[in-house]
Amino acid sequence: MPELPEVEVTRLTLAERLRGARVEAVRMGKPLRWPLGCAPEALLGTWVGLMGRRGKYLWMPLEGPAPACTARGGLLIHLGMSGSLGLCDAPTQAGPHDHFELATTRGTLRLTDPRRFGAVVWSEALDVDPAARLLSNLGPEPFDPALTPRSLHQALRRRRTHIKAALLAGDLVVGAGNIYVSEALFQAGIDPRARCDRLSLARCEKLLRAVRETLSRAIALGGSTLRDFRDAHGMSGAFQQEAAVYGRAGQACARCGGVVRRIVQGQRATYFCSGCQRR
DNA sequence: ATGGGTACCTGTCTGC
DNA sequence: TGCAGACAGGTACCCA
Repeated sequence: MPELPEVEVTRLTLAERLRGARVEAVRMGKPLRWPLGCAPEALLGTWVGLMGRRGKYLWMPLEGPAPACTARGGLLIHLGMSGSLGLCDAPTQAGPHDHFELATTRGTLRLTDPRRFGAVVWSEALDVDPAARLLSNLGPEPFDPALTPRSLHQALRRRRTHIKAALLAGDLVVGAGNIYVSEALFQAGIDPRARCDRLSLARCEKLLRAVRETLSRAIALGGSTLRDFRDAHGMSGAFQQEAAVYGRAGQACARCGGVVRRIVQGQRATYFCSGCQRR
C-alpha cells in the first residue's frame, strides 16, 4: 500500500501531535517483519522527538529521561503493504491486526497491519545498524535538488532493464511504488517497457518532473486509498480518483481515447496507455 | 554488479 | 452458497 505520499501524509498528521509526548506503555501484537530489537520496556519513560521520513520509512526519535538517558535512539517504522498508523485519544480495544502500540501522554499510537509486512525496529541512530543497513540501498529523495535530469540520465545509462522496474527498485529515486510509477510514466509519456539506457536526457527531464508532480499532487490529496489506507486521523486519501491509468485497465485513456492496458512486469501489475506512452 | 525470482502474510474479489 | 485461485500499495534476500 503505502508509497511515499501515504507515508508523508502519515508523518504530517502525527509529527506535531506526538512531539514531546512521553511513552507510558508498549503493547506488541503478532510478530511483524523484523523483531523490535530491544525490550519493549526499554521504551517506557522516553520522550518522542520530531518524526522524520526517509523514503517510505518513518523515523520516530525517542530520548531517554534525563539525567539517566538510558535509552537514546528511535523507532524506524515501515508500513509494508497494508500498514497504517493511527493516533487515538482514548484507549480503545486493540483489533486483531493491531501489532504495535505506544500509549503516550498525547494519545495511543497504533500500527494496524493485516499482512504484517510492516516493521517497527529500534535503532540507536539512523547511521547505525540496523537503521543504516535498512536505509543503505535507498536512492535520493525525489525532491532532493541534487537529483537532476542529468544525474538521473547518467544512472539510467548503466541499466538494461525496463524503466518500470528501475523506478520501482528505489535506488535511482525513492518513494514511487507501483501506483505512482505507473502514473508518473503516463505523465511523462514513457512506455513502462522502455529500456533505461535508451532514454534521452530530454525524456529523463520529463520523467523527473512527472515523478515530482505525481508525488506532490498525491501528498496534497492525502495519498491514495485503494483498500485500506487511512491517515492518522482515519481519513482516506483522494488521489486514486484522479489516477489516469492505475487500476483502469480496459477504460478509455482520458488524453487520447485509446484503451488503458494492464501488463505484468516483474510479478507486478503495470498500467499504461500505448497511445500516449512511447518506448 | 545486475537482474530476476521468491518469500513473507492475510483479506478480498472473481469465476466456476 | 461454497470453494479454489488470483491478486494486492513493499522489499530483503538468494541465485544465476
